[in-house]
Amino acid sequence: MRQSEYFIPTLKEIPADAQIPSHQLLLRAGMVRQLASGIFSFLPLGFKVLNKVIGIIREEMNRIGGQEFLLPALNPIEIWEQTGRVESMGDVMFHIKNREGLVLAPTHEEIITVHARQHIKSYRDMPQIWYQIQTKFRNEPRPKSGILRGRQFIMKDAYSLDTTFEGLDESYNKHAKAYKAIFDRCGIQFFVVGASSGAMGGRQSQEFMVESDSGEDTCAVADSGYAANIEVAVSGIPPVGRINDNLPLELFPTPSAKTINDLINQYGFPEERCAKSVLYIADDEPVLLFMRGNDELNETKLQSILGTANIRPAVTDELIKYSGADHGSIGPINLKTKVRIIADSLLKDANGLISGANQNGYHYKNIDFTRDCTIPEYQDLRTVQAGEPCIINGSPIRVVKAIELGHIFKLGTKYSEALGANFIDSESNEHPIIMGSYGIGAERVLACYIEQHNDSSGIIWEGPLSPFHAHILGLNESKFPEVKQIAEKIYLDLSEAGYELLYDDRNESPGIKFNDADLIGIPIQIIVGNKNLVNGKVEIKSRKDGIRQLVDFTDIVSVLKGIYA
RNA sequence: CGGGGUGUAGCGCAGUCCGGUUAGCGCACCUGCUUUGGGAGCAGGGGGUCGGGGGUUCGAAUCCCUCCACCCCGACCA
Repeated sequence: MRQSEYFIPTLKEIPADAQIPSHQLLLRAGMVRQLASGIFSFLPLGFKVLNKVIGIIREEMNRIGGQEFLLPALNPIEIWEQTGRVESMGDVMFHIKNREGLVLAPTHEEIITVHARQHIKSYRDMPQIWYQIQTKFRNEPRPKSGILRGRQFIMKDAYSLDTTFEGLDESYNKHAKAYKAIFDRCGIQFFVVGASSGAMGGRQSQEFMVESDSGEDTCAVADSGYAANIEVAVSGIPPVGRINDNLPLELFPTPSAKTINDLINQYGFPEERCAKSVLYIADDEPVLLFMRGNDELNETKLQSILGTANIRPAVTDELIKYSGADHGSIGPINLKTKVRIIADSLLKDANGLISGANQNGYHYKNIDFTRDCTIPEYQDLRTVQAGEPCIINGSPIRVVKAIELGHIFKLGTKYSEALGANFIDSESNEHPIIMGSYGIGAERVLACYIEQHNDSSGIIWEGPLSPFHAHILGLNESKFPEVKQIAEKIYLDLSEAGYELLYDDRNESPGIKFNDADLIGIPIQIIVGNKNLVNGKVEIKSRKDGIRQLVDFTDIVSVLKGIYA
């Protein structure tokens, strides 16, 4: 590719709107341009690299027996109504305004299931792995971080169809293996975490994460290998348990204690013995939750316990209505109305607790959960904190921010049941198809690579994502015809040898060429300048470490072969 | 949706508080000459609905009202 004819609009200055390195570099290297919030155009160089990402994904999907589809982005809304996801997706799904009944697909479980229903009739027809690489539309409330969170993006989404849960496990494990291969080949450092299935439904899921301050997810990881999304993470922190002095229940005035910290500071109670009460409203029903001290409620965990995403903290009126008191004085004893109560597992059967008396300005102390009140249900409600021991070997948990690159789900039969995608087993019994769903965000792979491979000069490509094998820089070609002549010859020879080349034949100063080359970041720069050419030499510069070597220009093909051997 | 910020040439910005020549600077762009191994120099030149609309005023980039867009934090999010 001759750079004089190739559209790579590099930028010297950092665009003001770009905050994170990948966004800044994608713009500066002339790879993408933003069209609107969360909507990006890929320019030739950016599209070239994106296609390399897609190519690797495609190869690894084919390797596990995946069959590539291309499903429509325009979907009839009826199908989405049958699975209830028009409602659960809410504003995230784009609805077509001037054609009633069409939506833009944010994912494709429904459409895949419809096709499975049409043609997968027998256990003999399975297993199947069906995938596509296609544009998804999601009306994100707040797009951010360049191409990391857009309203339109390319996703590799795959779906497995199996007859048994053992088969699903196998399909799922194949995808996990393929995903590792994909990200390894791309040269991305990643880790895998156990994750919440969220609105997708299903029984097990894992996320492929890249640790990054730009990430929107939070994960708990430990040296033991423990890794989980904070939404589901657990720690090995011991339960509060029982103390020996089981004193009688005692009501006492706490006129100025509104928070757990007030109780600790004013009365000297140990934090872990203060049972924090939180009232939530889930699908219009009150749920009273008890947590240890200042533990943070994990709403995702609560959602899966309650089986609904529709939860919110109660407002003051509701607190008074259900408990008899407002903030700071709610507790398990003498509740005004009967409400569902769930306590965190750490408080199981504990005593010596302090909690609100459901009467403003009063708390109880010496509460014994087994003596003074009925706690019908203990669940893991808390959010894991950094420094807590992990459940594998007690090594301390670190809490890190991460970018979600991929997500694999064991869906089960949620979609096949809703849409009636059934098959007949060997004994003529009908069952819903057992499904899995597996996604990778293509742009995120690209962005994460750049997040992990850059320096102050620009992007550093290595390996299969690099847009070109080598960048030939012809310095001052108009002044030194022999420079042009040799650069052209190198371009020709290497092209014939099968290398992908970018040849900077522009009439620009050497400084501009050097800086653009470092910014674009092609791994090998072949610098053809009069200075070395008078001795028959050209310079080979490695972008990654800046190491330069002089080689005879006649040897250039074998030198490249050595580098790419 | 709540909070904060920004909007002036392709990019980065000053000017706005305190209204007053023809709206400015750097980079980029065009022409010419010179230059040529880490973003060249000189000379000349082109490019603006100052985000849109409305208002106040003799006069608005500047003050007021309103709408919009974009960025950040939060909420939300497979």
